[in-house]
Amino acid sequence: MTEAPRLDRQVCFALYSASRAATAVYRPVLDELGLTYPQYLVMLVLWEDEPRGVKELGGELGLDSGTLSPLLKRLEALGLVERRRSGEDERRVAIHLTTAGRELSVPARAIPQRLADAAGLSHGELEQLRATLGKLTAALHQSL
Amino acid sequence: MTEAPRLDRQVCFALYSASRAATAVYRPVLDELGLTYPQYLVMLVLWEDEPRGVKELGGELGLDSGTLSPLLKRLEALGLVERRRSGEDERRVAIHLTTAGRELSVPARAIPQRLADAAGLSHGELEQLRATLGKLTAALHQSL
DNA sequence: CACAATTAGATTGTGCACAACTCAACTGGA
DNA sequence: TCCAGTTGAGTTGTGCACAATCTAATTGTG
Repeated sequence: MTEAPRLDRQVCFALYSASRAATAVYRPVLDELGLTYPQYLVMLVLWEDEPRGVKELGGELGLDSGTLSPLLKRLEALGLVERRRSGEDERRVAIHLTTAGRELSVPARAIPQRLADAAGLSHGELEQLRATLGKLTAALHQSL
Repeated sequence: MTEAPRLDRQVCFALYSASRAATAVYRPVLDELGLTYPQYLVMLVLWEDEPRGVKELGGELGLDSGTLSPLLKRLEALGLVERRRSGEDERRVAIHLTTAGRELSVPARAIPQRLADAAGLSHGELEQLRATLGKLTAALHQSL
């Protein structure tokens, strides 16, 4: 007879725990920038290229407008982004960085190293982990 | 000059994405049991050993009473657990499985295989991943 | 014993996730 | 051209996470 599944054997729980632990490490660092972790992710996308539509941001992050709309309003209230209705397509809202939003990328550059320092894994192990997680995420999305 | 960090280089984003993808795969399966993913985790702990106090559950899962108290109320409303004030220590609330809660472990046994099937990784790769994630989580908690 | 400190759990408030829905703007045939 | 269908964004409702605070029960120490 099969046993009830055990928590400590579950890859999914390992993922869930590691993800929460990582955001917990980032939290005090991001607090200094006044950002939450998902807000930081949105800013990362915008620092790469802007303006971006809500849909486009959602594509990069795997989030829908139900999550992004209120989040972007909060970023706008912080003075980091501006939301402008597109002229060509009145449905689209283009998210632009403000000067303050652009400048925030400077202190943000030090952040990734903080996780690396706290991780207790070698650079190679981190690369390996990132690759495996990428494969896993792609396969999981495939199966949906 | 340092570049702004790129989203696709971030281990933390890989973790965040993989974790959400994993719960997305579980969601339709758990829907059949009437459970959310965190509720399933709590049931996993209780199937191993019960009754357990709220603090004890929180220790296993890394969650506090602010998360668990309402979650356990919902499990109680579903008829899967009972919350009983301990006689010896009136502060403690012991979480007991009901018969229905115990019986739910039977259909739940098939669940972990679903993730394994969807993962597109070999058994060995999954084991390796789980081990690395365990190391990572421990190190991250250490650094707090 | 008295009482300050600690502990278990619950509550409140904020911010994600995500499903389900609404609405306005656009698109593509018949 | 008309209008059914699609699309982009926003809203509503539920359920986590997590910080901060609260209360009541227990414990340790003088």
